[in-house]
Amino acid sequence: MRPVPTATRSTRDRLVEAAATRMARDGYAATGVKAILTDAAAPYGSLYHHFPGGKAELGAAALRHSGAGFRELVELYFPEGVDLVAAVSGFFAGAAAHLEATDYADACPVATIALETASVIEPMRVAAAEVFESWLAVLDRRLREAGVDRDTARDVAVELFCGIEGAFLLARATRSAAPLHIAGRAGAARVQHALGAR
Amino acid sequence: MRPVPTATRSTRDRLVEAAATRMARDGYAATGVKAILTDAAAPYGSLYHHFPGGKAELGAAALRHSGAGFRELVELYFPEGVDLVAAVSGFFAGAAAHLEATDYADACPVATIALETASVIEPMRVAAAEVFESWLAVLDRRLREAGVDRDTARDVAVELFCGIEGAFLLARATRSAAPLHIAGRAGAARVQHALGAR
DNA sequence: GTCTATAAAACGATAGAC
DNA sequence: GTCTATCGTTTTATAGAC
Repeated sequence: MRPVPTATRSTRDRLVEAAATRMARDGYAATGVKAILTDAAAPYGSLYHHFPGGKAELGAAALRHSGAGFRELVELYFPEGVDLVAAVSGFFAGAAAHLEATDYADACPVATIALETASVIEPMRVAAAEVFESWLAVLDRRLREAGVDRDTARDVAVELFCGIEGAFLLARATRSAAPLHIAGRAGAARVQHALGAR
Repeated sequence: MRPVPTATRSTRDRLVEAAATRMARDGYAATGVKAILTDAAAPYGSLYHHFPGGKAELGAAALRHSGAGFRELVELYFPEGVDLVAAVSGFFAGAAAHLEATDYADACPVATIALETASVIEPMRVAAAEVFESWLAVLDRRLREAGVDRDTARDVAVELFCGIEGAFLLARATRSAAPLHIAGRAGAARVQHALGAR
C-alpha cells in the first residue's frame, strides 16, 4: 500500500490549497487569482479548466477544504468518550496559544470569507453553512453521547460555536488572547452545567 | 438653536457615511473607491483632500462611524437602571428581527471589515479594537452598576459580545435567526446568574 | 489537461486647473 | 475646497496553440 506522493498532488488540489491559505489570511475579495496561481505553480488556463465558474467556484472549494480541516481539528480535541469539560478548556486554550504563536493572524479560516460572501455569492454562503453545521454536528454528537438531551445539546453546541468565533474576532482586533480564555471558561462551565442536569 | 440642515452635510461626512454603508455590506476589499464617490456625490479629488491616506484612512473613519452608531444602539437597549436580563433578551431579539427584515444582510457593521483588515491595515485594526471596547464598556458599566463585581462584569460583557458576534456569523451563513435566539437565551441566563451571585 | 498571450474592465492614486 | 482628466496597475476572464 503506497502512500500518495505529495509531489504528485493534482493541479486541482494545489489550486484549492493555495486558495484556501490565501483566502483564510487575506479574505476572499483581497485574494487575487494571480497570487493563487503563483502559489499553486499552475498556469492561468488551468484554473478555468478545473473551475469553469472561476474565482467564485474555486473560493467555494477552498472554503470547504478549510472547513474540513477545522472539523478534523475539532474531532481531534473531541474524540469519542472524551471528558467534555476538559476538552472544551483544552480547545479554547489551544486556539489561544495558536493565535498568539501566529501573531493573531490564524484564527477561524472560514469566518472572514463567510461574512464577505454571505449576501453576495450564494454558493459560498451555502458552503459556509454546511461547514459550520459539520462542526456543530461533532459537538452535538458528543454532548448527546454524554447524556445531554436533544434540544440542550444543540443549544450548547451553538453557544460553543458563538463563543469561539466571537472570541476570535475580539482577540484579533485587540491582539489579546484574553477573550479566548474568558469564552473558554464560560464554555466549560456551560457544558458542566448541561452534564450535571442529565 | 437651528438644527444642522441635512442637505448641508459636509463632503467629508457624506464620504464617511457612504463608505460605512458600502463596507458594512460588501466588506473593505470589495468596496471600490469609485462606488463610494458616486454614493457620496463627491468628485474624485475630494477624497484625497479630506483623507490623504486614501482608502485605508477613509475605511478607518467609516469603521469608527459605524462603531459609534452601534454603540448608540447598545446604549438605547441598555439605559441606566434597566432590567439587565430583559435588556439582553430584547437586544438579541431585536437583532434577530432586524436580520430577518434585511434578508440576513445587516448584522454587525464592523465584524467583516475588522476581520479583513486586522492583520493587514494596522490603523483599521486599532479602530476596530477601540470600537469593540466601547461596546464592552457600556455593558461592563451597567453590570457593575447592578452590583456585579469587577472581574465578573468584564467576563460577562465579553461573553455577551462573543454571543452576539458568533450568532451573527452563524445566522448569516445559515440564513436563520435561530442562533440569535439561542445566544440570547444563554446570555440572559448568564446575566441572571451573575446578578444572583451578587 | 497544460500553457501563453491578451483582452476588457476596474482598481487606487495623482496632477493640476479652477 | 472642488472638480476633471488621466496615469499606471491590477483585476478576472478568454482564446487558442500545444
